[in-house]
Amino acid sequence: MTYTDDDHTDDDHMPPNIRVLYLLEVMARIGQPVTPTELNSHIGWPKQTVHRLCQTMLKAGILERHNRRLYPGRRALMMATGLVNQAAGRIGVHQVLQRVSRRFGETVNFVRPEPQGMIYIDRVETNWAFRVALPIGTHVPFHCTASGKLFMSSLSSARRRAMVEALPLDALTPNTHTSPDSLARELVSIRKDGYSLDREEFHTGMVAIAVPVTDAEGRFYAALAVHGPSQRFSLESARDSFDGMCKAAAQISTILFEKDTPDSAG
Amino acid sequence: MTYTDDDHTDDDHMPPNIRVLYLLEVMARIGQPVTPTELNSHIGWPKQTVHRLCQTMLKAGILERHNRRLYPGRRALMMATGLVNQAAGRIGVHQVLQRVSRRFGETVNFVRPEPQGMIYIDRVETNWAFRVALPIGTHVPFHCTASGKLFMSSLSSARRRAMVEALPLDALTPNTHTSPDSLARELVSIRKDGYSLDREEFHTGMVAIAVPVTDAEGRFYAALAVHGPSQRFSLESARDSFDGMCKAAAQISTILFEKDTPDSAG
DNA sequence: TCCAAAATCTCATTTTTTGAGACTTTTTTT
DNA sequence: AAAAAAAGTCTCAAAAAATGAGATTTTGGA
Repeated sequence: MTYTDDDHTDDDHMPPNIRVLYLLEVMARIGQPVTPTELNSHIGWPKQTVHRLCQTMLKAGILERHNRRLYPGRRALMMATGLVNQAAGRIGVHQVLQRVSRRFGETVNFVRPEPQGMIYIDRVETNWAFRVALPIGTHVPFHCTASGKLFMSSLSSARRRAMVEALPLDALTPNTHTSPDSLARELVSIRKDGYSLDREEFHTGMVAIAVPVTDAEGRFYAALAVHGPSQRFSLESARDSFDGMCKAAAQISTILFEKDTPDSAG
Repeated sequence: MTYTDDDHTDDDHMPPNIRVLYLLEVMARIGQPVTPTELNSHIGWPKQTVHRLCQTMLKAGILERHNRRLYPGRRALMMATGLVNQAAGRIGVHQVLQRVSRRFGETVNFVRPEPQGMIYIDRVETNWAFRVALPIGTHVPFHCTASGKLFMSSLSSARRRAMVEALPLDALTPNTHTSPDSLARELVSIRKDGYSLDREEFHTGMVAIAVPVTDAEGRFYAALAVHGPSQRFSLESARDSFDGMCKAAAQISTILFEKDTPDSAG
C-alpha cells in the first residue's frame, strides 16, 4: 500500500493536543448526548483521562452537562456554527458533484493536494456494483492518478521538475509511469490540454479524467475527477466528458471563490 | 509584556489542551480564511506556538491550507456538523417547538442544511391521525420543501444560482418547481419576504411554512417549519402564523446563541 | 437499605509543550 | 534585478502539563 489513509490508524500517534478535539469528534459522530463512560466505550482510553478531558471542556464551557450527559455547550456551538458557515460552499459543491455523477453515470471525486498525496475531499458514487472503495479522507499518490498529475502540471516548471524527481514512482500497474522523464513529458501535455487522464495507471481496469478547479486568482485549488471501469468508461468517453466537466469546475470555482454580490435576481 | 494581562478573570489560565480548540474558535469567529500570522494577530501567542499548533491541525486533517491560508478541513467540518445538530440548547429549543406546535396544532420541524439535503434535527408532532412519517435524521430535497428553499434563499447570489442549476428538480407533485428559473425567482421573493412556503410541492395535500433561525451574526442557522395537510392548514393560515413563528425563531436564536438566557416563559 | 457501576482523588512518572533566538524561505519594495 | 521586510521553520533546554494506576467516594437503581 503506497497510499496512506491518515484516519483512525491505531498505531497513529495522536498528540495530546488533538485529544480534546477527538473527543468532540466522537461525540459528533455518535450524534446524541452521551455519558463520559459511554463516550469512552467508543474510544477505550483510561477512564481518568476521559473524565479529566471532559472536565476540562466542561470548565471551559465547551461542553455542558444535563442529567450526567454531555452536550456541546455554547462555545462549541458557536465555534461549530462559524466553521460550518465558512464552509457553506461545500453544500453547493456537493450538488455539482451529484449533477456530474448523474450525467456521466460514474463516480465523481473532488480531490485536493496535500503533502502526503492527493486527498479525497468529497465524492458522489454511482450505484454500480463495481467501484473502488477509497473512502473520503484517503490519500492517493501523485504520479499515477489523474488528479495528482493534474496538480503537478499546474506547478511552475522548477517545482514540477523537483517534485517529479523526488517522487517514488512505484509501478502500481503495468501502465504506471516509472521514469521521471516520461512523467514530466506527460505533465507538459496535460498543462497544454487542460485535463489529465489516468490510463489504468493506478488500478488495472480503471480510468479517470480530471480537470482543475481554480481559485479567484486562477491558481489550482482542486481537481474534479470522474472515475470508471475501462469496460464502460473508455478513454474516449472520458475525453467526451471534458466540456461538461469544465463547466462544472467553473461552477464550483464560482461557489467557492466568487465574492458575494448583495443581491440580484439570477 | 509577553503574557496576556487579564489577571483576575476566571479564564485567565487556558490549559494547553484547549488551545487547539481556541484556535478553531478564533478562526470561526473571524469567519474567513486567515494566515497563521493574521490568526495570531487576534491572539498574541509566541509565533512558534501558533505555527506549531496549526501544523498539528494540518497534519491531522483538521485544517486545510490553500495559498498560505487556513481553512476548516474535513475533520473540522464533520465535527462541526455533528455538534451543530445537537447543541445543549436543543432542550430549550424542543420546548419552543412544543409551544409552537400546540399553538398552531400542527407538526413543527427544526431543519438544517447538509450536503445530502435538508435534515430534520428535531420535531414535535401533532396527535392528528394524518401526518407524514419522516423520522428525525431524514434528508429531504432542497427544491421542493419550505425549509430547503428558505436555506437556498439565504445564500449569496452566485451560490444560489449554482445550486439551483445543479439540483435535479425532480417533480414530486404537480406543483414542484421543475425549472431553474422559476425556482430562482421564488428564492428571490422568499429572501424578500422572510418566509418560505411549500405549496404542496413535496407531498400532495401537504403545505408548510418555514422561517429562518439565525446565529449570533445573523447568518442562517436552521429553518423552523410548520407542516400540515392543506385541508386544515391552508396557505392563508400558514401566512397567518408568520408573526408567531418569527417570535419563536427569535427565541430559539436567543436560547442557542445569546450569552444570558432568561428563562422567560413565553 | 444495599450493590454495582460511575465518577473522583492523589501523586510519582512520563511526555509534551513551550518559547527564545538563529536561520531559511517567500514576498514586497526599490 | 537586487535589497529589504515579512513570514515561516528549526533546534533545544527548561518548564509545565498530561498521564494513568489504584484507592476512594458518589450515584442511581433494585
